Amino acid sequence: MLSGDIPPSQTIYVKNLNEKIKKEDLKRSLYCLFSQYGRILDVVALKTPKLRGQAWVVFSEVTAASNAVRQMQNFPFYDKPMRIQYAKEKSDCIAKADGTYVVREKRKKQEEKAEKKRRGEETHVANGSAVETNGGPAVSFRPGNVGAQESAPNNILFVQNLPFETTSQMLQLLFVQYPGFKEVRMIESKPGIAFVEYEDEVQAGMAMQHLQGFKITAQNPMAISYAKK
DNA sequence: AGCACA
Repeated sequence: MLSGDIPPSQTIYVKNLNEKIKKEDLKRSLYCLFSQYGRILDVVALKTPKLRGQAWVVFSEVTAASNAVRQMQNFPFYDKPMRIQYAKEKSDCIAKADGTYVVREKRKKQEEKAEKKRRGEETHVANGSAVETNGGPAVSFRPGNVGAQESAPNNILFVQNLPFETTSQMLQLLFVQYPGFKEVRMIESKPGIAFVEYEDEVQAGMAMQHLQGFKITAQNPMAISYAKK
């Protein structure tokens, strides 16, 4: 038997998270950060004594989770390097989707084993049809959407349709991943928008392409354009 | 360090 090695799964287990971050902020930031690897079905974080500093991010594809595990390993997140593994157990939202979900009370440990060999008479309800997730792709392209004039390509991006709770730190986590990143600027009196500066317009364009339509929350696909100069 | 689904 080998120990410490967990088989690939759609869910990643992230630890060494900064425990000072509020749960909702943490979940949003994780969602932001990991959405680049694929569709995220759920983010679970609890702040109980035993579970704080940890989170689970559920992807729709194992390959997305694998990329996340490799590429974001030790990524400095709120000043602490993330430690990422595959989750040991299947996430509820997956189990619900594939029909193997069992209600919480039955979940001890070995009761599962006993249950396996039971008679094949399972009265599982088929009500909640399928995964009701964030509705639609985490990144959706909407060419020619929000009513704004197109500005000529330049090194500053104008980001709209952000949730009001968005912080510049959250945006930085996203935008810093593309080369040439310089800074995020937000204006306190104007929630929902931000400016993101790159060294040049090519780099700004790359970031825009990758993050166009990115959803910090399901209702907030980012609308990115070049800033007016 | 710590593997849950409030």
